[in-house]
Formats: sequence, C-alpha cells, structure tokens
Amino acid sequence: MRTTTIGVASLGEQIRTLREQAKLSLREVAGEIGIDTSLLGKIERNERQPTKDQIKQMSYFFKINEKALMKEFLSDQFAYKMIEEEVDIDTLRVAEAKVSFYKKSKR
Amino acid sequence: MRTTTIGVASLGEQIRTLREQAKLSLREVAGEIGIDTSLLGKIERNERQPTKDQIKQMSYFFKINEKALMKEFLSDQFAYKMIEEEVDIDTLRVAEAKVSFYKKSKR
DNA sequence: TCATTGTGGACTTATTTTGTCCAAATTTAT
DNA sequence: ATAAATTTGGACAAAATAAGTCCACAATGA
Repeated sequence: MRTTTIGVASLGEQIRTLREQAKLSLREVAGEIGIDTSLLGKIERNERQPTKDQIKQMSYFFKINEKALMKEFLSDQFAYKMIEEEVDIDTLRVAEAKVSFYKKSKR
Repeated sequence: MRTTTIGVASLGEQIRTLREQAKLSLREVAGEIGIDTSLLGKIERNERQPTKDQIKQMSYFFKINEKALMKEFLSDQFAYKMIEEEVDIDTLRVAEAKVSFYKKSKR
C-alpha cells in the first residue's frame, strides 16, 4: 500500500521533476523560457516564486495544463503562509465560504 | 431560519462593524491605533490590507482574539486571490495536504 | 449653516520580491 | 585525475507591489 505522501510536492519540486524526466539541464530549460539559469534553479528550490508569465511558459514548454500548475502555485503559497502565521487549518474552510460568498456578491 | 450568509464577511466589514457597535468615529479609532483616518477607512473598505501590527492593535482595542482576526485576514486574502486567478476550489484541498506535509517534513 | 465624519484620488515612501552576476562547489564525462 | 558542464549560494541592483499621507470634496446631522 502506498503512503499518503504520494502526490504532495512543492511547485519547485514538481518543476524539477519535469525537467529531470526530460533529461534537460537548467541552462537548456532556462534558455528556452527566457530566464537566467540561476533563477530557474532558485524556483526549483522554492527560493523564488515564478511569475504568472513564467508559469505559462513552463506549462507550454513541458506541455502540461496551465491551470494545474497555477493551482500548485497558489496552494503552495497558501500553505507556506499558514505555517508562517501559525493559523489553524480551519482558515481554509473560512476561505472557501468567502469565495462562494464573494462570487455571489459580484452578480 | 437564518440564511447561509450569516457569519461571512470580509475583514474590513468586520472591523467596521466592531467600530460602529462601539459607536466610534474613524478618527477616534484611528487615533487610538496610531494610523491615519483615511487609512482606517480604506482598510474597512478593503482597499488596504492591515499590517500584522495593525491587526494586533485592533484586536487589543476591540478586545477580540488576535488569532481569530488573523484568520479572517488570511482567509480573505486567499479568497480574493483564488477569484482573481480563477482557480477552482480544490486548490484549498491541495493547500491543506501541503500544510500537513510540510509540517511533517520540518521535524 | 456650521461642524464633524467619511470618501476618493493622486502622490510619496517603504517594503517586498524578482532578477542578475559571478564565484565556489558539485557532478559528470573523458 | 582532470577537464567540462552543471548546479548552488550570496550579494547586490532593479522592478513591482503595497502602505501610508495629504487634501479636497461629499455626505451627514446637530
């Protein structure tokens, strides 16, 4: 039986995995995406957050769904923030309620 | 029977409610907290995000739990971000999984 | 009508974050 | 073993984002 950790990886780790599976170097991918090698390295190590545009470029390059990558990006940000601010997990339930409420308010 | 909207309000709205229930003006509260009247007004209208310190000041002033206000603050931010980036609600489930995973990793 | 309160916008200042450069370390191949 | 390529780390510059201020105007109401 598999452990529960399968499928949980940070955005950076996921990008690194994609690159390694394609057997490409940082330089090759960074060049293609139009960013510095060092920057891509940092993104893979979660030392820098990619911009929206970089997420788009990467999803094109690796031929994966852009929204899926965006989801990884945001869930990562939320998780880091919650740990940093030491709020309990219920914060996410409140956020969920607010999303549907705010969406309704707009109409 | 109550509607489902009870209890869902933005951080700014909640702060405004607290102030109005105390029958205080923007100037009075802002002065006490040490910020500009205009800034407090903007915070109540969600045009500015309060800093961590301001959240602390307000929780002291209105005698409410600081963590609870912080929860409102973060859930608000998450909700706005999700709507802006148009990601689906499942993003929050992923975030939840990541929180427990990252916390375990740290030990 | 006068005084107080709240709003809106333009602008400045501060803070945060990205991105670059380069040198050192690590890995890989010959 | 050593040379070449790859990756990492840190210091710094540049850019982007966000807070905070000031002031004029609008609204409220005594």
